[in-house]
Amino acid sequence: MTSTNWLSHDEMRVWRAFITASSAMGTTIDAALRKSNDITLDDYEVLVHLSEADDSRLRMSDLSLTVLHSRSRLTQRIDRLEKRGFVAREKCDDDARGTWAVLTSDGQAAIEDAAPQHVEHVREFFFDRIDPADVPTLRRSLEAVASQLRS
Amino acid sequence: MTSTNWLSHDEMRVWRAFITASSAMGTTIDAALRKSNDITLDDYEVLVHLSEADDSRLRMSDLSLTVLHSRSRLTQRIDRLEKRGFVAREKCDDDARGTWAVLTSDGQAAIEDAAPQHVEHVREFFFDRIDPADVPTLRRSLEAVASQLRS
DNA sequence: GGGGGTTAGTTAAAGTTTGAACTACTGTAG
DNA sequence: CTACAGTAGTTCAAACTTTAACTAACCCCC
Repeated sequence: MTSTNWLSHDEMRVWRAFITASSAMGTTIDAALRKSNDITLDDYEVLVHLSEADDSRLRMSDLSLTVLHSRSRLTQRIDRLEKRGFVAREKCDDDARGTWAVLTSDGQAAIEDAAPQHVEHVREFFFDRIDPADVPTLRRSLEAVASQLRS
Repeated sequence: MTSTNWLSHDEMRVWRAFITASSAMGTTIDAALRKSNDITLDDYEVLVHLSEADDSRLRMSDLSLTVLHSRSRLTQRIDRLEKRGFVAREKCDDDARGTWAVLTSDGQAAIEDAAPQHVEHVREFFFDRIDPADVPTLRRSLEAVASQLRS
């Protein structure tokens, strides 16, 4: 039973700002994207990762790791994207258990439509508030924090 | 119709790391807190803000602003915390529409139990990954991003 | 002092996420 | 070859969030 190593005042402020920023940024960017392109931020992330993948397709489980969705959450997100015609499912040849999530041309179009708006939102709510000189430091810290968690 | 000012490579990495870090940090810290103290991170935030308030109480609407919950989301969170005996509701004297959310002694105890564990989690998953020299920069950036959004 | 617009908080329904259970397949060890 | 542990993906119910509608009270201005 060792005594607690409490956060310093500065650490506390960082941590609180991080909590607030993540929650607020998520909802703000999401709302903006819904409004401009009728798509959620989670949808957008899924479509982006598909569009960057070889042959515009990823295995469900790989996709679930990259977007940090649980397997069932991803299943249901892909259900919705499939209904809208942005993604299609295809069986895997080499593993009969597997499913590819494949970006359709409508999905490709949707993401190309959304990208410019989305970038504007990200600039407006994120980069415009930050000193460009701080970007490298920020990158280092955030990547260090993010990378540990892919497990 | 101006052409898009796309993100630079570095900006893209920062933004992605931010998205990943916020989502992963939230779920990781939340899971750790559930496990160690059977409380969610959202519960914790509510209890902390109450414990720091004058007379351990806040109006529902003020609380909803500080924890960034919608009004109905807060109503239901307080319902759950009230069932567990951590919070009580009291009518306002000076505004018959209003309700105080008041921290009970059980709630106070719960947060005192949880705090040391929570701080350890925050150190383990956040501060231990970050260069202490970067903390001031991080604070500046995150606060700038967070502060805009209280609106 | 009685409308009309606003604010506080709750409720109910629809939508989303979680978590456990389930089916089907793979891969390996005996 | 076959048994068995592990992996891929889905399904279902319970928990949670969102959204819109609702009640009640405030404010204020004529």
